[in-house]
Amino acid sequence: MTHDEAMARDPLPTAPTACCTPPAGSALGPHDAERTARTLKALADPTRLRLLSIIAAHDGGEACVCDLVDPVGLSQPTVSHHLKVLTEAGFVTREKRGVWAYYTLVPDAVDGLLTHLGHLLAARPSTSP
Amino acid sequence: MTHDEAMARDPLPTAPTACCTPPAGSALGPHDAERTARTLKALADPTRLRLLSIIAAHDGGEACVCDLVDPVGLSQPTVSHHLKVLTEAGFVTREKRGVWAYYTLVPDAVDGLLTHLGHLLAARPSTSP
DNA sequence: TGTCGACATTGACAGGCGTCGATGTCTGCA
DNA sequence: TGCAGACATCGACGCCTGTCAATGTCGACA
Repeated sequence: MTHDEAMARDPLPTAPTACCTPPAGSALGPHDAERTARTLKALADPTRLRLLSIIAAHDGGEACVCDLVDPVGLSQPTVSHHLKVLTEAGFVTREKRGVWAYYTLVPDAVDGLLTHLGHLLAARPSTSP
Repeated sequence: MTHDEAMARDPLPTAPTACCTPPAGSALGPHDAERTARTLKALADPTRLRLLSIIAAHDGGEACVCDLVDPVGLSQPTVSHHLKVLTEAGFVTREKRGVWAYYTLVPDAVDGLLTHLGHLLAARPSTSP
């Protein structure tokens, strides 16, 4: 028997600890959760955080690949792979100028994710009826 | 020859596109990146996002495990595993009352992470000397 | 046209992670 | 004391991901 069923049949005989308060609010759907998690996964890697930080520290929030390989201490293909992940997640944009590729931060992408998470995880205060 | 070396020996002969502007600001260290990424990884999973959302939707921002297993549609051990990850990351706290375990949201943990990311990825405006 | 260099792509490998069934632990109750 | 239920832990499996060496692509330049 589940706890909810037990509560329905035996509504708090002694009621020392009330369990399973009803949801009282709509939660995140599976589809939205998948999308948000995918965006967060792009950020949840130390190398990618460092890359974004290095790009953000440059004037104008842009940097070319040759600026990024040495500081993170990884091979050039690996850095290229991480930049692709960040680009597909919308955190940076790629612009090719001559032989060099410049990656630029997209501030709206970060802000949007942060405000989204803020709304999502704002705790509902206790209702006192 | 790297691009920086080329720029040093031949300072912009035609200069159509200047590459590799100096960092002009301190970036994220490897240790901080590892810590922040570990915290983000705890959030970067659709099931864990849904669990946090369900907990947040409950009155007082707390819920017991029996409230969480059915909505996410996964086995009880899996839900328990995710709750452990969230607890170790500091997003929720566990409190045992009787036979039931209540998980409560820690709003400061979410807020702290969001503001940290906001500062970290704030793009530096172009310096115009 | 040929060469060089910057960057992207591919293929392969090791390690991490999400999931489940089985089992253990602990509390409340008869 | 014995049982039942809620939750945690364990062991195993398959998939995903980060990393590298090798190779491909494309623009600049002589």
